[in-house]
Amino acid sequence: MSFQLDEFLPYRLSVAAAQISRRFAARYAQEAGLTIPEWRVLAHLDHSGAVSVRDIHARVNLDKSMVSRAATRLEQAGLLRKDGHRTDRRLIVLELTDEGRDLMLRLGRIATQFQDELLAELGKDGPALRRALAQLSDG
Amino acid sequence: MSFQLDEFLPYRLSVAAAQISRRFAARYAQEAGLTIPEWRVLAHLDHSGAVSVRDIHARVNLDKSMVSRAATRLEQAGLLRKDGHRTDRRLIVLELTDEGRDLMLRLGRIATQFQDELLAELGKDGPALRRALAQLSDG
DNA sequence: ATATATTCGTTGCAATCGCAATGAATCGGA
DNA sequence: TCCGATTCATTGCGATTGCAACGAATATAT
Repeated sequence: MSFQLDEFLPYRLSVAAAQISRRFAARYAQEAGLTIPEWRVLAHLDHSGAVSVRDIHARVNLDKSMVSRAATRLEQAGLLRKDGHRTDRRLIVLELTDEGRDLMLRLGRIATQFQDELLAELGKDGPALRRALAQLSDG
Repeated sequence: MSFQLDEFLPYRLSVAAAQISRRFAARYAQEAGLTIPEWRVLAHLDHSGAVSVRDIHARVNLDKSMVSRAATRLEQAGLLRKDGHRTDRRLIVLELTDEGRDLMLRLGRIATQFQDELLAELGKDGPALRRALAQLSDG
């Protein structure tokens, strides 16, 4: 009996994640042409307030080089500000501008709406999916 | 109330998929240093027998350029053979060599073992996860 | 106090990816 | 039958990625 890739959990997970990312990117492309790293940095900043590159790197599953580059692009787009830390001059503090917060308000609505649709599609399996993903991410 | 990335399904899905892929890659790295596309091509061939690049491309969620390049590398490693199709000379038929089948036997055991461990971690949420991933992939 | 180690953000670089273009082969319609 | 459209695999190329190296700043140990 040969191995069946279609039934293999890591494969199914990877395909589903790519598919959903594509669907979601299509949604917010209308509001803003963000890459996935840019979206993550923006979204995290909206929730966390002013934090360093390292902070985002640790929390958002992005290499620090990606955070750095995404932040540079977002800064050029006027969506966030970079400031030096008061006491530790190694740190760079990132914070959304008004424009950035504004954009996240719109994107947050789109994201929530999208998630609601997904959960509706999933029906009763939604909560189990949530638990399973949490379990797998820590594992 | 600001948007919470941690609770956002597409994000959780993406993080979980990356994490699981890493864990699994660490397992089979001991047996063979394969990339993910190489692993997918090999695994699919093991199950499907001799098929064309296009076939794999359609079934395995890989761009055909990646299938082509992965196949070239696997051929150089002696794990598969490329042959012309009997009647349609546009097609290239890929087929595992004995060595390739041998490797997949070992990798298949590792993969099954890994999946069993994951399902044990997931407990009763396993079946729901399976259904949810199927739903999301088609969506 | 001073040298060594560590942390932080950025940058360089090679590898990878996705998309489009290419060229060969086949198909389909007039 | 013959020519344009389509299908197939490969290749080129720009963009993205992950890793390692770097320079600056801070922490730590003696």
